[in-house]
Amino acid sequence: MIRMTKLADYGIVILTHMSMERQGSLHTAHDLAARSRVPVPTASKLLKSLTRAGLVLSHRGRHGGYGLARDPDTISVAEIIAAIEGPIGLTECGTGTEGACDMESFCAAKGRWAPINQAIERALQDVPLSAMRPQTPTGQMVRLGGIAEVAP
Amino acid sequence: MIRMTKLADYGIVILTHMSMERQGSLHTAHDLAARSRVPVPTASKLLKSLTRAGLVLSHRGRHGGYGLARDPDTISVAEIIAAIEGPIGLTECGTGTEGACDMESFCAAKGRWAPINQAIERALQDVPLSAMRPQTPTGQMVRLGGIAEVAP
DNA sequence: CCTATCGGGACCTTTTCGGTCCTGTTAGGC
DNA sequence: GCCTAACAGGACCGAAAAGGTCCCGATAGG
Repeated sequence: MIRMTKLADYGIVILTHMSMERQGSLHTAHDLAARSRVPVPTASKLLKSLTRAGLVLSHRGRHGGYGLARDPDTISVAEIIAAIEGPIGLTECGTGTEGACDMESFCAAKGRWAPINQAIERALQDVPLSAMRPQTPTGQMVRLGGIAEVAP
Repeated sequence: MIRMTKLADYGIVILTHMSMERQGSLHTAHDLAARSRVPVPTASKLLKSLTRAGLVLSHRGRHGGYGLARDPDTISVAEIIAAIEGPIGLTECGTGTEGACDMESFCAAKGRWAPINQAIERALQDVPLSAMRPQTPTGQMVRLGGIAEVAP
């Protein structure tokens, strides 16, 4: 199957939780890990990657934590995945890395992947983080016991 | 990065080579492996998977081999990947397998992946095998020394 | 019958994923 | 001004999967 790693998946879940709070509010790695049901060190590692990519802002020291750097509407799933896994693309071909494939000079499919990769990236860019929030059929968001849930 | 496995990549290269021959012609696993620069056992394994999926037909015995089951225009990249890697989807969620994810009841992104997965699958379904053949800018195909090459 | 070919596994090696831990560094609060 | 709660940045490790090899059986031309 075409898969992203669990790390990217977790990252999206964590950011989704962050997007459900007032923008600018801070959350500790521990807090976000608990809410997302992800081991704390793993969540911490993810948040570091996301910070380096500029998707979240970090504050150190007491009462520090992480907060979204931008409005959830302006953060795309493509960006999140790229921040955690690197450039998006089904193959090495066409992601910009030259010489990544040693079959390059004989490959029958050479150069044909770029449009496909672009189509997939476009599909992911079109999905903002805000669209990942659980919603009721009428578009209303609900929260139960601190954990985001789809309304029954 | 979002990646398909090398196996799927090789499979597409092999089928691309097959698609450049007269339809109905047979090629041994050994022959296809040599042309695609893939180890013979690996090519053989791939061809078995593709046969099981009905994308290629096999003939045993002397002068046996593999041939495309359908016109290259009617075989999509999505089908090829699915034949080798299984169902297409960025996450387990939404590929039909219930209970695959043990975070299901707490997942903030629950149910939001299906449209994304579908968008990607659609993008891959829209690319027929015939589109993977190397072509000149005018759409003409060239072959050099038995290996498909893009015209200089 | 003999041999080239596919069919279906078992099996091994390498990579990388997923996760842990440790040692700084920063900054608020007492 | 120290103390401590938080992030920063690695090193490291086990498990799982990918990638590849090999073997033996079945089939079908010659």
